[in-house]
Amino acid sequence: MGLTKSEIFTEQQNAIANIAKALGHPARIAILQHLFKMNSCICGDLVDEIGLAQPTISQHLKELKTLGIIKGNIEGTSVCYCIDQEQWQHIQVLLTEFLSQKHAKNGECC
Amino acid sequence: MGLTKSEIFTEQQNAIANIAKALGHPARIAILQHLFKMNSCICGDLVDEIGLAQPTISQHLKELKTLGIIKGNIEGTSVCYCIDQEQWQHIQVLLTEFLSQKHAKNGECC
DNA sequence: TTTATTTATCGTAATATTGCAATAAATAGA
DNA sequence: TCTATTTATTGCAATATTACGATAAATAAA
Repeated sequence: MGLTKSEIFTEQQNAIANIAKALGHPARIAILQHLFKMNSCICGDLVDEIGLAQPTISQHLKELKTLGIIKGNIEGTSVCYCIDQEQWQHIQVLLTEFLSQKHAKNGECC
Repeated sequence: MGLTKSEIFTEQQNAIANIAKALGHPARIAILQHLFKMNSCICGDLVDEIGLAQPTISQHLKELKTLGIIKGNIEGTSVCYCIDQEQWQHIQVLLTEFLSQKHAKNGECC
């Protein structure tokens, strides 16, 4: 198949999984890190920085944009990308909450 | 293609992406949540709890096990799964660090 | 208007993922 | 030993992802 059965999971589970999925490629990690480092940059910068072809970077940018993690502003012929702070905080809360969950019961693992 | 060019990224970028990828499916989120809730459980419990076929659950368990996030102990005919605390902490640190990164410079986005 | 620059989109090939039926493997219990 | 129980593996079909060349679209500059 290749089709995730999203309907049998909670919204929270799907939300966490979707965010994680978006972070599940090193190019997208590199893009986000570069955006944090530079505050903002254009697509061409990322092509030079990362070393993937321009259409490939564009595709990764689109994915991050669809998830709302980044936003792009048209500036002449180029597009200036940056982190969407509000959405990033939301993601941070959701994932950190998941990562910091504790065992409900005590006792050793089997 | 469909083949990620891991060699052009740093180990850290690949590590973060691999962990995120493993968390990038709601079934695996649900499995981890159930393990935190119950401390440990067998594969059959997860099949009942989640509602995917046994081979599918087994496959997701394998993925989590490969990443080291969970471990399984054979107990008779069944296998008892639980979170690998040490690895979980490692993951928590790596992802939390990434998520809490700040902009290097000040100033508004473009 | 013509040309250069920059990004997005389309099309395509290769590979990966998801899901499950069928079946194997391994052990417990009768 | 035979049977039941439980999990892993195999094989397969459907879909998704990754990557890039070619090209379109949009604007700036000459």
